[in-house]
Amino acid sequence: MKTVRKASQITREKLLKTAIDVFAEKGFRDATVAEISERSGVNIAGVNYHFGDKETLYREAWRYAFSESIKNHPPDGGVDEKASAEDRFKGQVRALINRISDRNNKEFMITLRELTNPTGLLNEIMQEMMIPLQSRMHRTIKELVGNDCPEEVVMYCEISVISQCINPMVFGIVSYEVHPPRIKDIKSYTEHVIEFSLAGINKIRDRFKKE
Amino acid sequence: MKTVRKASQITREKLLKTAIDVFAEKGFRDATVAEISERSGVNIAGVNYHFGDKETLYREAWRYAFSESIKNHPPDGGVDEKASAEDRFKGQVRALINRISDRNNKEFMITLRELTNPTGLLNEIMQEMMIPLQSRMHRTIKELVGNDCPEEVVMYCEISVISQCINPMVFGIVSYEVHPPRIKDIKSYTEHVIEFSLAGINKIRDRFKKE
Amino acid sequence: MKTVRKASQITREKLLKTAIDVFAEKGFRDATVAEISERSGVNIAGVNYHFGDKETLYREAWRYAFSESIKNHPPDGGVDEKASAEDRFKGQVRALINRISDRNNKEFMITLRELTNPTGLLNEIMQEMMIPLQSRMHRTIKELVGNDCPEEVVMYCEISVISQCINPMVFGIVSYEVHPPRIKDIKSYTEHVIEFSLAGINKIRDRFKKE
Amino acid sequence: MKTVRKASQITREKLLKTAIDVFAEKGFRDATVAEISERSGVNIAGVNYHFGDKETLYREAWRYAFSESIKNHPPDGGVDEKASAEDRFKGQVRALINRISDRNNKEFMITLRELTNPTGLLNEIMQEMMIPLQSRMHRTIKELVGNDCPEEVVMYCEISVISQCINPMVFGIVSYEVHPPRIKDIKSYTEHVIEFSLAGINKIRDRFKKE
DNA sequence: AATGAATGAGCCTTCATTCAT
DNA sequence: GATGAATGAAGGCTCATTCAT
Repeated sequence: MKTVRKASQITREKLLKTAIDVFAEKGFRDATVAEISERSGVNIAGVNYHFGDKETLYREAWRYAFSESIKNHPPDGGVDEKASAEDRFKGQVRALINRISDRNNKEFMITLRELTNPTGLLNEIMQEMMIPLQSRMHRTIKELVGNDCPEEVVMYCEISVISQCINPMVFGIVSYEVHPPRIKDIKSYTEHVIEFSLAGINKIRDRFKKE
Repeated sequence: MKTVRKASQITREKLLKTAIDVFAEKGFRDATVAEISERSGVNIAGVNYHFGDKETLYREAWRYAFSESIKNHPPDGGVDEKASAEDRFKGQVRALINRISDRNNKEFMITLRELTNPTGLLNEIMQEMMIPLQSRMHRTIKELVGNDCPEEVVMYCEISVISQCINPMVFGIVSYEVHPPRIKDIKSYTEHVIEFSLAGINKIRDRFKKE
Repeated sequence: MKTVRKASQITREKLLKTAIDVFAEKGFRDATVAEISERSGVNIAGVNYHFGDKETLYREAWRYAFSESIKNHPPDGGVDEKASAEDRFKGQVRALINRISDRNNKEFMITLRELTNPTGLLNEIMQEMMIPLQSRMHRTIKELVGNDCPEEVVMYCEISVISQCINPMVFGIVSYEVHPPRIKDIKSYTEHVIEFSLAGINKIRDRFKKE
Repeated sequence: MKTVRKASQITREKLLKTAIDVFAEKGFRDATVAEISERSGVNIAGVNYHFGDKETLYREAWRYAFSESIKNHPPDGGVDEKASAEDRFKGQVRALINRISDRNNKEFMITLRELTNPTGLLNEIMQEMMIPLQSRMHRTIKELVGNDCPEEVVMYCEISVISQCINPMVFGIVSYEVHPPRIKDIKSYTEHVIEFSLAGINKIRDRFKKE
């Protein structure tokens, strides 16, 4: 069953894995082909040989990192599809925070750098890969907030939740020195987000029920 | 009353303003002194003459942009210090979101780039300038959530609120193409954040009162 | 027996040899990488590729030039170690003057520039390479001047001799236009130095014997 | 009698004195107009205003330094013209070594740098100023060595003597780290040079008398 | 298939000089 | 007479890419 790996495949993978590390550490521009070549032990010409150019290597690296990241943290958080909306919500929040706060998850750092220092190179891939994740969360929140709630407000809730999941990592991982509020215990923060968000969601559901 | 501006002051300011734009558009590394020089109409050696080097120009540009940003959006949102905690909270949230979503606020874009692609050059200035903002919000939330709430949880609430204010702009401004959930009406989103957050805060205050 | 030279070796050597010429002609600061690159026919980035930077190229150039110089003029002047002190002295003086006055010896010009316009870059290498030469001369003079002569005076004699060997070249080679007294026949000057110095040395040896 | 000094004269002199220091410390190329301007407290445009360009400033600085140097150390060493040749010789050697080893004598450092890293800018002035010094020594040595000695050999002796006076300072002042033999007591070295040289001179005089 | 060597374009910086006042 | 401001030319270095084997 297992595919036979040619030497060239191995070299390619070495490059890819090193590229993920370097891009995560330094971003696209500050990462140099020379460093990726050195740290991977692959000749510098290998990058262009295997990937054509630095930009393609970047795209492939992100794609690879993203797959690994999702593989390690299934987005449903292990909660069955048939479980209650609230339980599924909890599962997804936990999965998202865990995935993002996982220090081995280089994908998030690259994504973050890309979002704030966009090269534009990942636009398409990111859209393609992230939409499924997002719509899953969207559906769940829609259930929680009720059908009377207008689509725009559902979206606002979605943003509120995702923001809480993501933002702390921006400051927590990347430059915790600057922004003091730092999370020490990721688990308790996760439960806080769930409690805080469910309260917010319920408040909004109630408003639209009354009306 | 208007201060007399020497020629050098004018050139300096031209450089500074152009630098803000270019750094905001491209980040420190991708911005080139040559482009700043060209777009400002100042000779390339002028950067060195007025600021010494690119790094100093970067720091000065951020400092300038930040001051302007705060000047245009006072952090209390125009709410009196003696107003109720809830009203002050609303004022601060509105001020923060307005400040950050202001398309003229290049400071936020530079800050964002700096947070995820740190050059380290702004660490000290940012810390110095941002701590006051943050502690103001912290104090207000502490009031709202009550004294029985442990410090760590206050911080979680603070993170929840700030995340909702900041994060959407990261996706909304910088790379709105990538991430679909986009805010069209910033005012209604602001009110949503206030409602959502106050619900969350109240829930938590109640939990600690009961206990 | 001849070693096979790779293409890279040839380029490296071209750079090195041109660098020696240019550094000798202009000194470290006034020499430009661009000129070395042009005159050697190697791309300007080649300097960085092969040597890392201008400073390293400078060090390597000096080391290379020094080796060549010593290879062409063995410091003992071809006199056997077991010969009389006087004969060894003569051999060393002849070797030193010949080596220094050799118009192909670019090393001396670089050394001279370095001594008076120190970059500090050669300190270690020069010390390492020159100490053996110097102690050989020191030992010989010590023999000639006798054991009763205090160490300090031996050193003075050493300085007297070396000065006569070196100094004329400073004026003779580098800027002979300025200082009229110019040596036309290096051989007869060499014999003069030997006669003059041996007379001085003998005088001093006699003084310490008498006492 | 005293000339009235205009403000411009004072500025000029400040520049000149600072220039001497800076050129002595760094040589023509490494010295920057900016540094001379800063250290002298004179506006950077003043250099070009008063001297036209850096090269002229360099020439003027050397000329000034040389005059001061000669003023402080009369070349005859205070020995009367009618004294014996030997005494006059001693006076001149002492004067030369004292002048050169005087740490305030910036002129020698500039001269040295110029000799080894020639800009060519001082050629004419140096020749003009130094010839008198040199012919004085030449005449004295000629007397000592006798009329039977051919002119070429007189010149060799002159070189031998001057070398001993000058060379130690090259190594002693500029980069004593590299070349170990260092003179601690300048007076005893001076007497050594006299003894050593007179012995050499006498030896040569005798040879030509015999013949 | 893979690599060591080489390259050209571009960047930041320095500095003597000049301009306008 | 003097100066603060500005400039253009040049230098060292970096780096993604390509060449030749």
